[in-house]
Amino acid sequence: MRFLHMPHTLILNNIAKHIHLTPDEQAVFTAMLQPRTIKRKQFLLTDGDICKHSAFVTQGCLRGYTVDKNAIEHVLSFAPVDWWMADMYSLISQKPGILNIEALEETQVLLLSKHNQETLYKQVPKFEHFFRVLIENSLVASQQRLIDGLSLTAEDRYNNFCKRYPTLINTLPHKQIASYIGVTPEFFSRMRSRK
Amino acid sequence: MRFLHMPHTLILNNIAKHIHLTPDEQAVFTAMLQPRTIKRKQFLLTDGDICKHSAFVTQGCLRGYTVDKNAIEHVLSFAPVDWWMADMYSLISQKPGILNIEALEETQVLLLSKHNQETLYKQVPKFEHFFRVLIENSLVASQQRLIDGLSLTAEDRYNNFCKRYPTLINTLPHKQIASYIGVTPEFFSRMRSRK
DNA sequence: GTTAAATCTTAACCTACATCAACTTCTCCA
DNA sequence: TGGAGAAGTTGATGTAGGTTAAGATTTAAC
Repeated sequence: MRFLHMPHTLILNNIAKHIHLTPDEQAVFTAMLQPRTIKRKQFLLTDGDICKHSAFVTQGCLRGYTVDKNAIEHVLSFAPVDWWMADMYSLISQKPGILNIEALEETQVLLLSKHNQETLYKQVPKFEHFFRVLIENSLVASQQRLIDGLSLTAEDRYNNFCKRYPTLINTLPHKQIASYIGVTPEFFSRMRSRK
Repeated sequence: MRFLHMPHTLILNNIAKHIHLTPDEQAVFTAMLQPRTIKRKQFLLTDGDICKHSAFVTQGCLRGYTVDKNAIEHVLSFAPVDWWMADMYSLISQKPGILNIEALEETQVLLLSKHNQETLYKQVPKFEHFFRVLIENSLVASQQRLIDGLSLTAEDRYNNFCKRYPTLINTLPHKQIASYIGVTPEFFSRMRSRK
């Protein structure tokens, strides 16, 4: 029997949105989680590392970004509380990744190792269902963002971002949102002043 | 007992890349598939439809695209032989979709209905594993394309496309590749002449 | 096999967004 | 709590890629 402290109730609720777990299954799962604190501007992973965990954010916020050949950063994703984050490419291939995952503020995560994740798939097949659904939703979001990038102006992408992530607008630095949307901080500032 | 004709060997090999099926499981699966031919310029799905099937291409080539408010088409994906295609957003939500899926040439597909796909997950859980891996790979490709869109010039994106899909370069009309890369056919033509 | 339609190319001009630079305002931690 | 560095702003100028239009070439359907 285990005492369920706060971080676990959050992740168990996250999972309960898609699958039902028995108390035993919950125990198996939570025993696999490894908590970790990442200070502001510290990294969970840097580019070139092999990604060995999926991270679930219980406090704070992460951002995943790449750096191009001109040393410009491009934000691939944010992970606020209740979101999952990983360098998917590296996690599934176990080759050196391309993402830098940095804490934007003091952040707490629960780490699930790739090994434990695979064990879970075998011992509790429902988890394979859960992660399939999770990844499907990510894919749909990623495809929508691709389409937006191809068909909308920067201003429309900004408006979409405001609608889709109203809470993030107030917590994220503007330059990070600019990078996510695909414009420079300068142009982002001009866009905002035009309203 | 069923006679395995050509189209089924292709899809069974596609699946065998990730999971092993017993002859019985193969039979259950192939019995669920519904073959269909789509003539050149005909549609498997149009925008506003609810997507009820995943399609596996056994001959020809599909393209999935959206149309923006200026009536300009944007290619989200191609599906040549041995690839899967669907409007993922609509398929998982069962709401009206945004994709038009058109045959670029006479195309044959095997359709797996959403209902059968879910039955399969229950009866043969390995299929949940298979589709999870398939979707994971799609997600990684989609994320890489997002990063490329944020960090590369049109010319670099074109070079990447040539490297990643060397066979498609010769079979697809230039205007479709231009659309996928995110440039106009005119600019695409200029890029090509600069070499 | 012909022909109409679709695709591709080239050129002149245009615009959304980038770059550079200088300044102002935040913010965080010593 | 003050000050140094980060973040945001504003203006002048540059450019990758878009638009329009017209002609050349390919393609496919009858």
